Amino acid sequence: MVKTKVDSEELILDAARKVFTRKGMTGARMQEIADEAGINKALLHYYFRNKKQLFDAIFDDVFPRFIPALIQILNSDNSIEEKLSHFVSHYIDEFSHKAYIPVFILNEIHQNPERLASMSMAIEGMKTSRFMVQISEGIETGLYHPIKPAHLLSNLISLSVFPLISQPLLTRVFQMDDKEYMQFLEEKKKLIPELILESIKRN
Amino acid sequence: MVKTKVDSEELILDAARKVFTRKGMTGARMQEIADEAGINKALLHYYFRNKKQLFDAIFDDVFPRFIPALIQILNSDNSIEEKLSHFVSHYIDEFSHKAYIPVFILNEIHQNPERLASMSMAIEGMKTSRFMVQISEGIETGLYHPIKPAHLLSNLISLSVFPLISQPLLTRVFQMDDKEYMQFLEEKKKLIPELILESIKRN
DNA sequence: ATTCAGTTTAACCATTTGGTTAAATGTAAG
DNA sequence: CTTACATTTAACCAAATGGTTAAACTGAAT
Repeated sequence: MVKTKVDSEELILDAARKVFTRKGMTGARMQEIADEAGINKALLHYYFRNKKQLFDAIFDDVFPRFIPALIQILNSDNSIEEKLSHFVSHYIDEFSHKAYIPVFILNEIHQNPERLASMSMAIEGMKTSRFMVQISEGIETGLYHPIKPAHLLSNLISLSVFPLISQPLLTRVFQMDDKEYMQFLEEKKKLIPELILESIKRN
Repeated sequence: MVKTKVDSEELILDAARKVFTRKGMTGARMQEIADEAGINKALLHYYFRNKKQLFDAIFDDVFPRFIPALIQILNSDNSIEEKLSHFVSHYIDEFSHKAYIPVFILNEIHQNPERLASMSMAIEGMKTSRFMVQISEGIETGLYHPIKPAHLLSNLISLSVFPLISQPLLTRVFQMDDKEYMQFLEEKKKLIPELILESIKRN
């Protein structure tokens, strides 16, 4: 085996993910990434020719990294109610201490919309998930009001993501400490599925 | 009068707002701001000693710029239903072609949470608005379920902002063209108030 | 023992970028 | 006319930054 090639590349990617997702493409420094990885700039450029190439490697990986788990939830054998609950809980747990990740994604997409290419495939699975089929069935059988998939999914994700990315604002305005904010998120795990269900259920 | 001092300063601020809100603090270039303002770098530094000072001037102004209109809606004499409708419509109209503004705010706050100081005062007015009083009254009279203000406001803003800042994603995933996306937003103007009302109304 | 990729060191380079300076010009007001 | 600030021009500076290079070293594989 060739020494530890894989390890170093992985080390660099981990460091780059950390720095890029926190500081963004323009705010990140190659030296900082090298330091974070515990190596030197020469080796960094030995593995990744330039900043853009390294950034692309990171960006194209950030999104696909957490989407499969969500799709799996939507494709399970559970009921709609359980899926909603699992989805929101998983989402909140995943990002409650990493809200900079969704912010990073949103920001970089707005800076450079072409980057979307690497993401849309990962999302495709949500549109075509068993969950969406169950919803369609519920609509056909008259259990639910008709609702466009785009509205349902955007509502679900809006309500899940925004409380996370607006944490600094929320905690300040409503004077929550860390514990109260975590409590707030726990309440969201119940309230969001209820809200979504109420919005589609026929009375 | 001293020539056009006010005009130039205003020119610079307008240009800086444009560049900063699109590229962010780290992505913006002083030269680009000067170009955008139609002046030269020397004059730019003549008015604003350095980049940080100029950025602060912009950032501290971006948020307070659109909050008062929203607070006015929440403090009007209208019914809760009308306020919800006006609020969402105004929000969507304001940012449907400027989604980079909320993205900018979210990103810069995450980069530097201390900046929140200039914003929290502007938001205070939402917490204490007549709208929130009306909600409290509705809860007391048994018309509405009890709901914490933090949840109600976060739901309202989540549902309004996220469809805007996730436009690139949404339009790609659901293959909407510009016209279809605008139609989608129009539907949101009805659906969001309905959703919020359903969530608090007692059956 | 040799080979060869991985790694370090350290100097170096070119460009970008924020910021400064000085001199000349414009322009409105006293 | 003179004063005083506004503005331009154009050169300049220093630091930061992305990226390169060459030489030496390491350590596993042949």
